[in-house]
Amino acid sequence: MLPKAYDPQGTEDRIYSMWEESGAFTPSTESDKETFTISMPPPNATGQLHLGHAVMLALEDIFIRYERMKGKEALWVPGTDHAAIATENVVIARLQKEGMAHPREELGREELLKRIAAFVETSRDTIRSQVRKMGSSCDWSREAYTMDPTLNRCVNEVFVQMYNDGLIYRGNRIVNWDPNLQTNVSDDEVEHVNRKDPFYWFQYGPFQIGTVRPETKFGDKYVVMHPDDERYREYKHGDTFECEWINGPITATVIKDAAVDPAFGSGCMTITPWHDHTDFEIAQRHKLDYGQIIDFEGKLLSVAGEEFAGLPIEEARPKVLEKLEKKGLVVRVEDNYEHAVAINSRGKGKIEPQVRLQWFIDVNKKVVPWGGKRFGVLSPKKMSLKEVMQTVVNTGDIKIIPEKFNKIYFHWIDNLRDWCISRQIWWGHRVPVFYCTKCGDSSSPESGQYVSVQLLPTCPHCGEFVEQDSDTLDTWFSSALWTWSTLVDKSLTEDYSLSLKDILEKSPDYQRFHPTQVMETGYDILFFWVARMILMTTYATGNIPFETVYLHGLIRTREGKKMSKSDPETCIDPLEIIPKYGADALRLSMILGQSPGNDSRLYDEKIAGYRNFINKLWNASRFVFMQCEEAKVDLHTIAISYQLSADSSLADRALLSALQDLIRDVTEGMEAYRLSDVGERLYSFTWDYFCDWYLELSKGDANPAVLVHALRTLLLLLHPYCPFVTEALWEHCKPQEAPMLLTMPWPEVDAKLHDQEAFNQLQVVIDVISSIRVMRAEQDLEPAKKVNVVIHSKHGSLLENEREHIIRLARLENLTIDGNPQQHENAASTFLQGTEVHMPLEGLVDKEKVRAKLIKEQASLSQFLTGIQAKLNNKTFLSSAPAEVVQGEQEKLTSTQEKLAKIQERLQSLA
RNA sequence: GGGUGGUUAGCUCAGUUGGUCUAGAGCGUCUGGUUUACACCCAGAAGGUCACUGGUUCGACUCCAGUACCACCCACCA
Repeated sequence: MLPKAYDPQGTEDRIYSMWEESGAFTPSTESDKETFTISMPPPNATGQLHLGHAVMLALEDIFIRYERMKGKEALWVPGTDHAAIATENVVIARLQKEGMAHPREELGREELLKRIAAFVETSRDTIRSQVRKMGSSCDWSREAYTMDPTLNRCVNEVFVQMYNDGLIYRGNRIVNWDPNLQTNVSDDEVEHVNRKDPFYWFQYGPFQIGTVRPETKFGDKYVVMHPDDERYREYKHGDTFECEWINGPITATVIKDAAVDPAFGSGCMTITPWHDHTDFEIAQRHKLDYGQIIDFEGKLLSVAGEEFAGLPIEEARPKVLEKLEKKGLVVRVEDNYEHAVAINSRGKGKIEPQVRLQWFIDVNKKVVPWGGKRFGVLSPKKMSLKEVMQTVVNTGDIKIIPEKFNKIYFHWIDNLRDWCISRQIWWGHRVPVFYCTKCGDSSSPESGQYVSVQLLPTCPHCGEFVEQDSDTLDTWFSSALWTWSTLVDKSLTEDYSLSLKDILEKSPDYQRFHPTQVMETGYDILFFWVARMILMTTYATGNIPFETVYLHGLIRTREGKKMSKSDPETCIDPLEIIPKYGADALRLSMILGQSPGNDSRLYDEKIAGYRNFINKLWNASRFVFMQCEEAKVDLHTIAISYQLSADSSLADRALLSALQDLIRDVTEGMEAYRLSDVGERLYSFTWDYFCDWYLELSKGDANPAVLVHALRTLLLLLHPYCPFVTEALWEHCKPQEAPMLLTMPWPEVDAKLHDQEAFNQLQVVIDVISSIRVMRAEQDLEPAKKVNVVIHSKHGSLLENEREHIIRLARLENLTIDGNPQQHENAASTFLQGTEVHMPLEGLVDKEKVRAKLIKEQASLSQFLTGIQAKLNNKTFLSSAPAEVVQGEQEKLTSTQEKLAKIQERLQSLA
């Protein structure tokens, strides 16, 4: 016999190995079944499983398991990410801990990359096993990695193609430079944090200028103001003047530009184009000179003068201030000026804008012949990458769930600037561009510059050795190819005679499983990743990467804060939860009661609640097994399908009918991606209907065949949500020949078992019992006092042959019915004739209460009726509404009239 | 500054095109209970003018407008 409580720890690992070894996670490329594909957002190869992964894995596993059971060839491609900056930093930090002061310099590029790759290899098993702990039914035989050679080939192919299309260009632009990590980061990776700092006002010739960063002001020789600012009308654009500044007198020029807000402070400012985005743009507009003030480590350059050169900016600030103070140029200082400081979201280092030579993707150039979601449909009208991104969502080729993210997505695209794709770190896909110093010509920046998919050892022009660009690509560049690069045939990527198009056409997995159906991920990487996948995949393959984007919300602490490892008090670690409550309980607690795209909170009691549910299911199954044992029925020989027989009781027929409704609702809900609704429907059906009513009614009168059939159906329906416990129970009750639960076909509605009448009748019984319970709780019953009880059911009346049922239920409720059996018979017959029953029970129900309820119902119904009547008399409605709507209203009208008549009757009988 | 959401029981949240919802669930609280699975249980109770103000409608938690507060995202205000 099974133990009283379900033990996840002793079950889950065994079940997972069983699944994995069976090969059921690996779909066939051969079959002609419809496919369903999900690409798993790859966790960091060196990372640890956190709740963000857990919720992603749970949702995707539900999708995949459902579709697999629906008979589709379901492929879930797992993988890991090389996480460029994060991984390189971890390895460097480790080396430094081991005593190596400057790992980059000491090891050199080749050796450091080897060390990083080795580190990834040794630590990747951790995340792999943690993904398994969640029950993820992904195809490990197709596991991918963003630094695979295959992916590198794809990256290079796309880069070269974009370069040749003029979509990738190199330019001196202002970038978000992180002096700590010695690299630039994309706009999306910059966070803005509000901070309070002193704000200084300086005299700059005849003007007053304000700044929080006096240390950047050495090279400022332009003063800018709004062209319409009346205060400065006397100054003309291009006027020059002499003025005293930090390191002596300078010549300054007046510039008029609309970027200046006249309402802010004095309405004029000086600019530092090399270290500020706005200033850079102003300088570009007016073709102004600009120079670097701060070096890439964050120290002042020689332009600051001997006194300050080489000083880190934090140290320089007070000294610059002191000097200006002495010169009498400080007008005033405002304390606590609130402004935003740019921070690198990876590593949290401060961003110092710098001008650097970088690679960019042009999002506005119209060169993409996008013609729809299928490959090969080319449009004569060329679009820009931006426009393609907009088009695929606009036309519905890609659907975003929840819908509200459409707006956010479009808004982001509207403000999208060219994407800076080069990074100054070593770990990543190296920019496939090669430079020949001999052929290079300073007057033409592109001379001596070659793009190449393959490593280019010598210059194709002069035969000299060439040097590869030292930068690597933004990690999102390679991630953006994820849905299809993981399906490319590895052997083909070694053949350099093939084009990317050839490779795709010859890759069986790509042909069969792409585009993918669902991209499920957190809304926080909609821009980083989802949008970039759309951009790159439509361009590179002529195909959309996925049909539906399902965005989940963030999991927060009980207090609503973001989970962070630094706060172990409130941070929930899935790896601690799984042994304690089981992966199934964790999955349910993250999915039920949540809506997509909204953040949710997770805490211990919530998970415990779902653990209780899992245990409830376990015990309900035990009960079923015990009933079978008692009846000496071998449950493995019971057929999977059930057919009604003459001796099927009301309870049986009602349950079977409710089960059909359940199958229908769950299936419809799954198709519409309403995961929370479906989960809650299953939860309440299992607990509130199956356990609380059907199993209770079975006591003393069990029908093993129905019990087993219902239990099996529930296990099938629940399997995507809680795969471990359902599979474990399935082992105990499956038909002999049936396979594992995960490969069982999804249950279908059996119309023959649908019996609404039986369901309604049982509902009457349930109402009766409930009323009696309420009555007993409400009233202090004096055993000696016998009174008539009126019970009302809103569900109609019982059939004659269900008399037995009532009697049995009354016994179940321990109701001491008056000793006179005839009287009880009478009560039951009364019940049969109407919807009220007079039973000589030990209680009393207030007739007035019932009356009040009925009157209220009557009032609301008649109002409803007036409404419909008005609608049906409205000519505009009749002419504009579709025929089926009008008919629906008519049906409502008749049914409401019938209901009103019934209420009338009841009221009369009460009087 | 721009945008997007939220405001429903003590707490955490559902509520799919406006009407069979007399607004639900879980947790918590209270009362009673060891009845042929389950105390990780059973039966029941209390608890909500669905943020506020108007509007549309026969009818609004649901649609519209405005207000307040909260959250998040984006942004070059020195």
